[in-house]
Amino acid sequence: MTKRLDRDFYSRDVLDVAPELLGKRLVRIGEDGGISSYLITETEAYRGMEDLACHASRGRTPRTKVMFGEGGYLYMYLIYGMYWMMNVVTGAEGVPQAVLFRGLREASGPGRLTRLIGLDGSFYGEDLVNSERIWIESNGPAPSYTAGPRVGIDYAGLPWKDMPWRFLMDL
DNA sequence: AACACGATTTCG
DNA sequence: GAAATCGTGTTT
Repeated sequence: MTKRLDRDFYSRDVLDVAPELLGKRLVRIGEDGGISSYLITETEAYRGMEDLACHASRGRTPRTKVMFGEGGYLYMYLIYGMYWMMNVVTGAEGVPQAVLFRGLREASGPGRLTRLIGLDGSFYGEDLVNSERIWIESNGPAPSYTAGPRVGIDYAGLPWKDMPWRFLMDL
């Protein structure tokens, strides 16, 4: 049986949510109404204002404001002028956290992932709990996983660049 | 108004 | 190893 993840799932700490998203199914309803679903295989956690790798650590701006709201909403942003990154907000309202989706079984890499399933800035603020075009479903038993340092954030410095907040589903 | 840069990917 | 490419935040 499968069921859509609810507000309570996303409202917990990002360090609980990010690894638990592994093995779950990302469901996408296309422009033509067709259903596609993808197995989530890699995620990363960005945790609050103190985490210097988290965009919200520089404060609340038009771009980061969704992260300060309640969990379950998408935080989309463009990187290097060409790739949209997909994140889902987690934690309680007022606590800026988000999970970056880095890989699906069908596409490895955050930029390739959004290109595959057709996501862009128009999905900023989309609610995965109520959206008609994208959501996540629980699916079978939780897979084992491996944690390691996050990618591309060395600029954040210690201890943040070494925190093992990247989660990869084991094969 | 101008500038610097990034949670990446691709090609050589 | 380096280019591509532009929204966002910061500085002038």
